[in-house]
Amino acid sequence: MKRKLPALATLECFEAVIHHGLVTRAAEELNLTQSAVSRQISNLEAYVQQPLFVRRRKRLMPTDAALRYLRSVSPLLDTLETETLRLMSSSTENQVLMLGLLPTFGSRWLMPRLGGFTEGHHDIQLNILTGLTFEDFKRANVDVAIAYGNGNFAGYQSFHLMNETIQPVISPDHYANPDVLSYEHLQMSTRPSAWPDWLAAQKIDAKPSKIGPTMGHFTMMIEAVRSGLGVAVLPSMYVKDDLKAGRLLAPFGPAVTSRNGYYLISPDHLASSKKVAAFKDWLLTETQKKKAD
Amino acid sequence: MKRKLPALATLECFEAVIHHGLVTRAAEELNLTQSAVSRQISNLEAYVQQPLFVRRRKRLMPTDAALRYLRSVSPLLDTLETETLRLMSSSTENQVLMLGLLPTFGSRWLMPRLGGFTEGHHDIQLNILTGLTFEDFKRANVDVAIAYGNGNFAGYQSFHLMNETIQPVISPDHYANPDVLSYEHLQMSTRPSAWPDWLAAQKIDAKPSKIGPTMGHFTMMIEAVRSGLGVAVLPSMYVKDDLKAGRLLAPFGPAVTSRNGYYLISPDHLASSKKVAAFKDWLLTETQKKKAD
DNA sequence: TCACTTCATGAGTATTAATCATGATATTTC
DNA sequence: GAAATATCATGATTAATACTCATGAAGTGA
Repeated sequence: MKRKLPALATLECFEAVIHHGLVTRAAEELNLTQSAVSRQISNLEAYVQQPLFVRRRKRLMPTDAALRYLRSVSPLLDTLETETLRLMSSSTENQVLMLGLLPTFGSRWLMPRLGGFTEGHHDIQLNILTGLTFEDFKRANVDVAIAYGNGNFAGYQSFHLMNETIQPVISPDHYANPDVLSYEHLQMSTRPSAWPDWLAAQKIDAKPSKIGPTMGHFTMMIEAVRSGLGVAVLPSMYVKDDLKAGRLLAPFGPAVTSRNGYYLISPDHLASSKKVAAFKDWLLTETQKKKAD
Repeated sequence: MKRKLPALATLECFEAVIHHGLVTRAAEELNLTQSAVSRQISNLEAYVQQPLFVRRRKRLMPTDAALRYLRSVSPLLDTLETETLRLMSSSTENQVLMLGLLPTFGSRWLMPRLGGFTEGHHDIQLNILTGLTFEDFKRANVDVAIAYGNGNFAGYQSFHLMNETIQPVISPDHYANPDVLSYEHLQMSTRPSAWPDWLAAQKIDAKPSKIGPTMGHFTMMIEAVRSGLGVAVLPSMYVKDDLKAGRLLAPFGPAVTSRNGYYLISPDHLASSKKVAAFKDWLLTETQKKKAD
């Protein structure tokens, strides 16, 4: 039976725009022009007969309905890709490497570098699955993943890639008081210990005037901070550009190294396979380069 | 992140060809030409780099890998449509009716008639989900469904549409012995009581010489029978054309009315909504027409 | 104020989807 | 067995969708 469905390219543009909060950034990720992505967003809005974004100051803020839709659709696309690549892996012609990635780390750190791997390994077909937790990656049976944690991943071999430093940031338009406790403390669900860790490192043991809402998307949190909702402790890697550009300030104290970091993980029984070893070797080389930067 | 995915139109062609076993039939269902569907199959095979069908006597027999892929992908497409129509239904412009259908009943009975409903109700947008069981429809939260059963669907109002008659059929090329027990009895997983019911109605209480494999797709079963794998007890509605054309024989005895039938069902709390009532009224009228045929 | 960034959109280009026509093969009818 | 019909694959062409380039309006930052 013929279904009523938007094009997959349309859905991927939708997903990327929500993820980046900017059409231009989404276009970069997808290797399309800003114009193509803008049109796809318009196409989807026309198709579903409602606006999916509030246009505000040259940015697109997703509606609640749009976020709900994305939450249900995104895993479907992941699974569809998984199954397609599984089908392909049964053909014996290519090796498929199932790779799990954290969305923001994948977008901002790995994707710009991944061309280096694919160019050197035409025999390895990558299937990239996004997940937020170790549990996500286990459930998806990935061959290898970049996970965030403390290095202990039961049943998996892990290789340390890099630490994460975190720091509280605020919007320049809303910064008035140097006392970090005077602001609302916005929470990241993927970094539950961010605020306690940073405050402990500064030897601050008082409580904030207010605990703010919890969010799971870094980009959304960055937008919330810039809008003046409060202060968030975020990974330096993800706010570096905004700090440099002055869109955010980090006036409360230095970045500290978080208790967790990024690890390459692979199930014990797969860790010595050729494809996993190839990816591991390449990635460890890349992170050494990063350290030398 | 950009994924590796075949086009949705491609997947729908793939699904329809497996379902019908014939490119020409699939094309009719999708309102495309045979040529377009044939190309999409070739496109998909090229994309996944392996044949998905064995070409045999102008027919396409799906490989095991193809069947596995379809089983995982088809519900994803259903859910994607559901979520898309849910998004659309939140726009207050159209009413969306979530309709659950059995695949073969939907294809062969309802789709040819459904234009009558849509033409008379431009304000109601149909979202059609396929399922095999009442549990499937419950899980998908349909507004209304056509289900097969005995009329008892807990928490749902049901309206009897039609009975089902069943009869054993065989390929003319393989018919030699009038004793139905001398053949391998092929089983339908959606009709577990078909053989016992038919044999009981003929007052036959002996066992067959062999129980054959179980299948879930009527079209596939029909093909298996025609290939000489054995005898299957199938709904008369689904073998009527093959019998008329002589592609199948029903030499063992008359069709009997099965203990189950087709019902229109709707959750108690939705059964009096305007859209459900509109569909129910139309469908009951259609089945009265059918009885008058 | 000027330079740069961002999104939306007109016009044009590129790619994919689909149709028509045809041929080869298989099936059905007489 | 011959003729008619059905079926799938494919060349050539057409249609539809996706995408790019260019541009303008509005927003941001120095």
